[in-house]
Amino acid sequence: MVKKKDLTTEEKILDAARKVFIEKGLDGARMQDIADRAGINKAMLHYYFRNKEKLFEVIFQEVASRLFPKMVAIMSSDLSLFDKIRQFTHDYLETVMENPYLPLFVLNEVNKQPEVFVKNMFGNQMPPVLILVNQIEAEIKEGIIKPISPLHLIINMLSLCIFPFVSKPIIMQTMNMDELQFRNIIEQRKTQIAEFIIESIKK
Amino acid sequence: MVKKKDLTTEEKILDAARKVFIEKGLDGARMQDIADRAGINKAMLHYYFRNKEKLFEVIFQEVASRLFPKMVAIMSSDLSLFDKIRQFTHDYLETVMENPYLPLFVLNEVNKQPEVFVKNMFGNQMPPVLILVNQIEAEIKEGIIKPISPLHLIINMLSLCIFPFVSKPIIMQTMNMDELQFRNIIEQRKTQIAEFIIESIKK
DNA sequence: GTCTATAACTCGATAGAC
DNA sequence: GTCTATCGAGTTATAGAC
Repeated sequence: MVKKKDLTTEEKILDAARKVFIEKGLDGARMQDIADRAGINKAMLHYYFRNKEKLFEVIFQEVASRLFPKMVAIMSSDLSLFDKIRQFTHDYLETVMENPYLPLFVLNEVNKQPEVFVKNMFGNQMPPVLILVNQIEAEIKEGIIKPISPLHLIINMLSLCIFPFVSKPIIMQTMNMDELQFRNIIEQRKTQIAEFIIESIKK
Repeated sequence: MVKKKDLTTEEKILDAARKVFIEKGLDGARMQDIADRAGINKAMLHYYFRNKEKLFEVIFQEVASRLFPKMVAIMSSDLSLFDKIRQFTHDYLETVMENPYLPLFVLNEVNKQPEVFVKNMFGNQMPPVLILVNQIEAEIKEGIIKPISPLHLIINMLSLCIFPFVSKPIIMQTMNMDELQFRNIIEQRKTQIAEFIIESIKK
């Protein structure tokens, strides 16, 4: 196991900042809190990252770029629609299960600054969602799946993947669940979501 | 139309506070901002609600109790499962479309204080979700629907309803949508979600 | 009840020694 | 690079006149 001692100061700061920002959000996070968890002095935060906003920006970019590119790649791949759905849902749940609080964190910040986000994520290239839209339309035409609005289908898939994490505390509390049981539910969903969707659209 | 003049000071404060808290969250909200939007002095906020936290608590309870009881009633009603799904999805989307930012607001605060929330919402009575679980199990036994985990089915229904609002800015930006187009999508989903679910579970 | 003025405090940021 | 000490802006909260 890697101890704190082995990390550079910069790494210690980033580790602490990631935790605090994800837990508290930009407004709720305290530089003192980050410094304490990193085991260093508050002044060091400014020495390395100049100010709170810059530090947050680094964390957000790091987190978002860990989350999106993989999914975009699947959406743009040349798999059949059914296999795409299977792989996307499976991989997404696997990725996020390691950091269940990431989705809410990202959604919050995107809601506060919508324009900035999308620009940074996709640049000027055609959003990969459109590729998927085209594929869905094609498979409808070929008679592989029932007619359905591509946009709704995509929203449905994302909803089924992401929402359980966003509502994790509600699910756990109302169903009297512990952490392990929640992991189990997600584990089941890795295959169930795809089945659920495909069952609804297959001919 | 009702003018500000006709409202009591307390109502003016609550209206302003609701907007600001929902938009900025507890940490991001400023008492000065609330006072300005209410058209009164900052000191009045404390006169009526003692402090920021107390004011927030009032708003949160008010918002949550506007959102949940109706849904709970549908879940506990004696409709058939298919009709329940149809009515729940339709009514939920209708209710939330008036305040698209409510879900994220509620989810955020629940994530920060999970225990408090569920206690306040359901008290000691059996969570209405369990009633729905029983009904789903019964309809599976009767052969009306395919075997499916009741819990997953409920999570799926909630996901499909709520997530589009939570990810509103992402959807709008990536699909190049304006406010009206988004409303249209939600309008379509009022019937599409139920169809999508039923198509997947019907025999 | 409502206002002005200000106290009390939190927190991000900086200065400066080592 | 790292620390201690402190500043100063911004915010919540209160005192006190009307």
